Amino acid sequence: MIDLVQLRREPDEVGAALARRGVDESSVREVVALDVEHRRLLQEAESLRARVKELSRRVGEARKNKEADADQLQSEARELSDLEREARQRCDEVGENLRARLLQLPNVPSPETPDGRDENDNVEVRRWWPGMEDDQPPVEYAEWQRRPHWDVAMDLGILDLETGAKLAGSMFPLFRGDGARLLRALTAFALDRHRDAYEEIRPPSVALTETMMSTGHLPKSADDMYEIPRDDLWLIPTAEVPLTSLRRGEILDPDQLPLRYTAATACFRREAGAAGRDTRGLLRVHEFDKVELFAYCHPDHWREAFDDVLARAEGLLRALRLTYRVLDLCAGDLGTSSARTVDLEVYSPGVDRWLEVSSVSWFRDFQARRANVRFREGDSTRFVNTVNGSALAWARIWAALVETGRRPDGSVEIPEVLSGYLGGQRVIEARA
RNA sequence: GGAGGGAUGACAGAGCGGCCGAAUGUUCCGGUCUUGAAAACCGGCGUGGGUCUUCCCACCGUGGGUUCAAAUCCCACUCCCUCCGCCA
Repeated sequence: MIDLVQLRREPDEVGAALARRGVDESSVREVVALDVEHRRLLQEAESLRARVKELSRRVGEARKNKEADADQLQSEARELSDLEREARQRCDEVGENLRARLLQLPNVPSPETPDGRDENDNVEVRRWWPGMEDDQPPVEYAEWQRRPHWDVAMDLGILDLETGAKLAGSMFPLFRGDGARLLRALTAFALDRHRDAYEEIRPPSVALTETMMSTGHLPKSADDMYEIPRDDLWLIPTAEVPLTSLRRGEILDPDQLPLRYTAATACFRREAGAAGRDTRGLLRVHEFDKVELFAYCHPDHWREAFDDVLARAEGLLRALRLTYRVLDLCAGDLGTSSARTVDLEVYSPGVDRWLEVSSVSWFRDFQARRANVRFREGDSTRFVNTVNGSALAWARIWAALVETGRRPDGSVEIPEVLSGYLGGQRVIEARA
């Protein structure tokens, strides 16, 4: 949720910033107008309320002293109370409308966020490949690495999409044997690398509507999520959801900031608008495992938190020896809650595509305001900032590893950093 | 799932429907005293909103209701505790 006070103070600036990401200026003006109206009604209702309270006190006194005009006073109070009730209802109505519209407004983009309408305007800021640190040219992938992961996986018996579809429908992958073990190794590997600074959390895989609101996933993206209406629950689309609500409603000690958490969870996405697009193999699935990094930080120190998450995500990709590029998302492609987002895309030679495997975002106080997470400053309080990023999303990493590691004989070489998590194993061979 | 008990400020813990935003204690922060500390004493100490005011309003788990007036009465829900049942 954006800051209503700021919007009130500089409506033109906020409107212009939101216009960069495609928000119609009229919807901003509407919120401003509702705010004015709401405050007018609030004053009206509150002054009536004050009079009711005052009169009620007098009724009490009159009754106690057995004054003759007590009945008279009480019926006056009753009339006033009715008026107050009506005034409050009018005020609440406008207030609810205001809140609903405010909730619909996306975050104000950072000035650093490049201009642009959609994903085609995202800016590539750098690229990395194994050997780059030794001044080697970009990797030339061999012909045997040009086999899509679903074929490689079928050869080796490590991915079973048909059975996944039988159990849960299409786009719910099922990994088996060394494929499943590889996934487990990736999660353990990442969590261990973050252990020095991030507390590991294993949150519930479902969240209440209120929890989904905090991150901004609701009310806007309801169609993209799995819902369990009977229990007012949603399957989490990312660990960002529970992590952002971890300290919901709390006032934090500023000396503790940044508070950093990491969590490995399954992530569920309906991918409603994406039917038929990029759906082969693991390119786009309804459920995947991901390790998330998250920080509550002081508004003046968000960049350190942001850079740390980004460095860690990149560090994992480098350790896994995968080619990747870094994209600065343009204003038009930003997620609702984000002020600035950097995506990491891994190059997967078998499908010859760049696959998004991480998204690192700074949310300013947009989520903290919704989740009501503050810290003490002087004798007042301020909202913290939130930062998060994937490190990393494993389904697509799995695909890239299987394609990149493929050898002429069809077996797949596993990066050295994972071997410790696979009992020293370095190669996935076809099962006998 | 069944039966009972509970939810009040950082914590503990009071609160006949009418000066209750809330006693009291502890913690914490100032001050006095002290060479210093402790103790003692004095003072302060929730959050948010409003034309941000020695003013007003809201908030005593959440949402409704009764009333001139609700922390206090009524209803529903949530969470916690105890017991029973079931269970990885």
